[in-house]
Amino acid sequence: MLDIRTLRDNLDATEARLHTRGEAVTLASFRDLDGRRRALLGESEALKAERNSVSALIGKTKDKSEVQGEMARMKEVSARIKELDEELRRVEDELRGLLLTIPNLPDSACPVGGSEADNREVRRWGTPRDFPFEPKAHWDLGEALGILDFERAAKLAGARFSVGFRAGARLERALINFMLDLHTADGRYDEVLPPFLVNRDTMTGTGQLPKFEADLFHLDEPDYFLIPTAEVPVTNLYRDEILDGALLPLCYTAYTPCFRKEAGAHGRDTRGLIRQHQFNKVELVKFTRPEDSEAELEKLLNDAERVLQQLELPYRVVDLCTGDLGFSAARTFDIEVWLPGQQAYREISSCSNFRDFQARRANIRFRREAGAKPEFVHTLNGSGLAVGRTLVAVLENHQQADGSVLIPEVLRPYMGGLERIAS
RNA sequence: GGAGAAGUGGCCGAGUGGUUUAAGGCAGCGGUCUUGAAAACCGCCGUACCGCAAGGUACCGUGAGUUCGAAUCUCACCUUCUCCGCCA
Repeated sequence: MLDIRTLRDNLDATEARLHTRGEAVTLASFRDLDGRRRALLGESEALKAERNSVSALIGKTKDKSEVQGEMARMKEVSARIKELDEELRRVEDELRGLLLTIPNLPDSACPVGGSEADNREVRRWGTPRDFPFEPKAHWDLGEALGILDFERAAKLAGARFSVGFRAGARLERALINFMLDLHTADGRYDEVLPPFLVNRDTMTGTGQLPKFEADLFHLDEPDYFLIPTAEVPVTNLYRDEILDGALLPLCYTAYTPCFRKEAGAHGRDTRGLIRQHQFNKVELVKFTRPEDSEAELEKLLNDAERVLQQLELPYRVVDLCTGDLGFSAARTFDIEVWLPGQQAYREISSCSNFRDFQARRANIRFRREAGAKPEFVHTLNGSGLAVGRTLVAVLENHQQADGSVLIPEVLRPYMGGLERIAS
């Protein structure tokens, strides 16, 4: 959510900036709603002030027959207040509804552009292997090794699900544990295990609702949503709280499964593990002081990169342009891993600074020192990493001519010492 | 799922219709005193919104209702605790 005062004072500039996201954002009704709200509020509060003072007077008067006139008049005033407050409620609901659908302001450092093509490549790490044979896609490797089964997953649930068997199941678990251990080493991140189902307020706090309900799996009774990322429960951990500024930055890492309908993704990545309705992810989440969030984003990005480096997987880092930015993000760096099966770099992590956008929605504040006014924190998060896609990258990058897969050194302790997956 | 109890400020806790602008205490901040500290004493000590300001309004789990007036009365819901049932 954007700051209502900033919006009021810089409406045109804000609208122009939001247009660089490529979607039509109209703030025309804002000025009208904001004006009506303040007019109604002023009238209602003046009447309440009168009612309060007259009621106090009635209270002090022993003989109520002396104040029959006032009591009758206050009955009218109360009725009027009720009307005004009902109208005010309608206007405020509409105003809040509008504010909740306005995306975050892109950071001034973002490349301006309308699509993926305008993203700026920041750096590359590692060199894609030169295969002396035709590298296979992970679905072929996985099925041949008997460690991935998409057909039986379709029987159990449907398209965009998978079953891991033996070394496939264990590799997924190994990756999760390896990532969590890496991030929690030296106490850099604290591990959290949050609920995988959350309520509507939580989904609204991070920005998934109200606009993107169609992308979420939902339970009717009770009214719960399956989380699409650990960002949702972990960021909302401190919703409606005022944090001690001395504790910032707070850094968390969380493993969760993630559930996404992938609405609008028909026909894209239909084979394999790349785009699933359910996948595992280890997430990094930070709560920082406003002045620290830019530097903390760099560190978070480096922490995510370190996972790929240790797994010996080539990747590149991309600075997302204004048109490719997610709804809540002000700045995002994607990490794209090289997939020999596709001969392409594919997203494996997305690291974002949301500045105070989520903090304002979720009302997450901090106090610099005792007695200081509460300020909104900045929130950040990034995948560290998407586990399913990491498994894909390990299989495809470390495959051998005979169809076996060499397990990266750092994962072997997590695989019971196994060095190679072979059929 | 059934029965019962309870939700008040950072924390504890008083308050069953009108000087409650929420008593009192603890914690915190500032000061007096002191070489310094402690103790004692004095003062300050919630959040948000509206307003140029003075000031005003709202908030006692949430939402409705009764009343001139609600922390207080009524109804519904939520959460927590205790017991029973079920269960990994």
